[in-house]
Amino acid sequence: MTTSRRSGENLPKRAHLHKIFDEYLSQLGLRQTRQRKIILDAVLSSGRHVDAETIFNEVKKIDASIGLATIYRTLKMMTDSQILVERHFGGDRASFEFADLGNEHHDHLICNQCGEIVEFFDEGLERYQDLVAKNLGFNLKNHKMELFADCLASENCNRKNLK
Amino acid sequence: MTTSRRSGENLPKRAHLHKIFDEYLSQLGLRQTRQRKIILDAVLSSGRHVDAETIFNEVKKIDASIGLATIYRTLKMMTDSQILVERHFGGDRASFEFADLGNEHHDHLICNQCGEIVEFFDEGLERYQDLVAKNLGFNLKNHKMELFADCLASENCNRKNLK
DNA sequence: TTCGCTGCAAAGGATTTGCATTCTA
DNA sequence: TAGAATGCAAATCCTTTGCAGCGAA
Repeated sequence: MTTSRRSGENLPKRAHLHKIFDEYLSQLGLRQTRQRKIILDAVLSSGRHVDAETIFNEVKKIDASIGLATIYRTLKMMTDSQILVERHFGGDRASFEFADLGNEHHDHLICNQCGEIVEFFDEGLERYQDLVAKNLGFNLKNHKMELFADCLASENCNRKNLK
Repeated sequence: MTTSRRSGENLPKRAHLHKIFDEYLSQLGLRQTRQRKIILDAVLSSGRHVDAETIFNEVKKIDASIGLATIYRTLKMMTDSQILVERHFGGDRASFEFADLGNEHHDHLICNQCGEIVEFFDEGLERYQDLVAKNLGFNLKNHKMELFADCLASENCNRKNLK
């Protein structure tokens, strides 16, 4: 059985993530600042997969004085605090997404037409990967898998979001 | 059934690749040069997964006057000519490997201990991925999969190559 | 004698870091 | 008030490009 989630669906609760991040900060004797709140809000309202530039642009609307360096520093901090995970889909630009808080790991399917990213999890596939690694003489620890595909029916594809 | 190949095994024949590359060059009216020969030789003797820096160091032993820019230009050219494929394992540095000349696609398993890269192909796994994509409403075109694992028995791991 | 090639240095793009200043706790 | 955080600019890292001279065909 395959479970999936498309971009923007099922976002973790705003308050919950603010709480986790705040707790992380105080545990380490770090400070809650205006820019950290703004950046987290920007991440929260920017969909599941964002990069530093996107957040920067979003943040500038609220406070134009915030610098790109702070975005990077804060994104890294959020990654350390486990609320975000860093990905490298393209090769150059890093992409961030919410960690699966207490939830399952997932993989990604990227639509060749519109670039939509569908997150999915398939237990059988996971087991199969485990088996293959064992056959090769290894003990699988984790993996990265991205499927690149065309949609079968146009409703599945949000190419309409493109211009 | 899983087939696999470890770094350095089963290298394509030197003469064969030189021929393919030379033909590619003349087809496009490009020139065979001393540095292109040297760089291809360096790639050929550097194992299956190499980066620009590695090739640069190898090449310098033969001709210290060759510049890094030429390495990049030539590597790109070899990628265009289909004898190499560019990969992005880490995220920053690009890695190149020989294309599967008329052969099958493969995935990678990377050893957490020594960084060894094992190439493998498993038809069942491929079919399973296809199925998962279909379930999500997509037609799988290609994919990227990397397994990160620990070796089960020390003989499988070439950590002895590390210092 | 052409152009394609090359080395070098400068340019790029993403991300990080040094530093003086500002601000949270 | 101490020390963390910020903004800015400079610095990195990998890779690409511009350019004037070099060299295959």
